[in-house]
Amino acid sequence: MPFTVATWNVNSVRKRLDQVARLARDTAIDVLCLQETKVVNELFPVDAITDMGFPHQAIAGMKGYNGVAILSRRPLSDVRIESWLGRDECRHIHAKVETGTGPVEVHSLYVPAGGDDPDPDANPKFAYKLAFLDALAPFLAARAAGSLPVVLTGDFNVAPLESDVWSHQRLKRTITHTPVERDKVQDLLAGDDDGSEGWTDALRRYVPADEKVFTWWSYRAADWRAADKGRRLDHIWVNAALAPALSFAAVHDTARDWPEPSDHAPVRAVFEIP
DNA sequence: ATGGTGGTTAGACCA
Repeated sequence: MPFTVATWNVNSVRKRLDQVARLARDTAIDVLCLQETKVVNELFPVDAITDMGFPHQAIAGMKGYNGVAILSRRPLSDVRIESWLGRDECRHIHAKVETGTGPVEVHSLYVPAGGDDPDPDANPKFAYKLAFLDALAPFLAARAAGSLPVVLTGDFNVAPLESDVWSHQRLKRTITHTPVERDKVQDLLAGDDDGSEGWTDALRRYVPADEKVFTWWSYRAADWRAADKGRRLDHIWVNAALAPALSFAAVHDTARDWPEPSDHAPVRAVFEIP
């Protein structure tokens, strides 16, 4: 049986309930990781999402901003919420999912956006984003090298490759595509610098590195598809223990055309667990 | 250099 994991920054789960249901109907998804749920746990739409086929839900929400969740058709165990740099901002939750032949650890991560000014000395939000990525590094390096299969998903708010943005030249001084954050994310992807194995960038296994592919298009563009000024901010990374099982990955960009869309499209990865 | 849109929530703040 294939095992399918998707990630989606929904920009308010309550505003996007119909779209989440539509995604669940249109595609086979076992585990759906959400970011920017923007709701406290007490008001999370547990029943509506149960009715969509995801009775198992791990949630970490706060009022107004941020918020992550893992929705699953199968039981979740060992749910943990991670707080980085001492801030309880509901940006990282992970849990184990039983696949039938063993557990897979699934992560839903929401990296700080970083504001507008790409000078970390002048812009504390960007300094925070860079420190957040640094804080993640040892945690992710341990997961990358571990024997437990891990799939790391989320809105990383970084487009690491030149082909991850509509114009590398125009965006290289724009936060999400500055050299310093691209380098940090590519270092995380590569794993520890002791020669151990890193992560597999699932989508880039199926889309060549010189081909543009995006997961986010600003609300501010009148005709998002015609302009196609997008960026690849949402990622699915797979550790070495799980990488052999990866069989497919794609951006579900039709979701960006649905009524009242999120500005992000879902990314989906399929595994053939032996 | 500026402004364009959307969500939360009641004036900004965040993206």
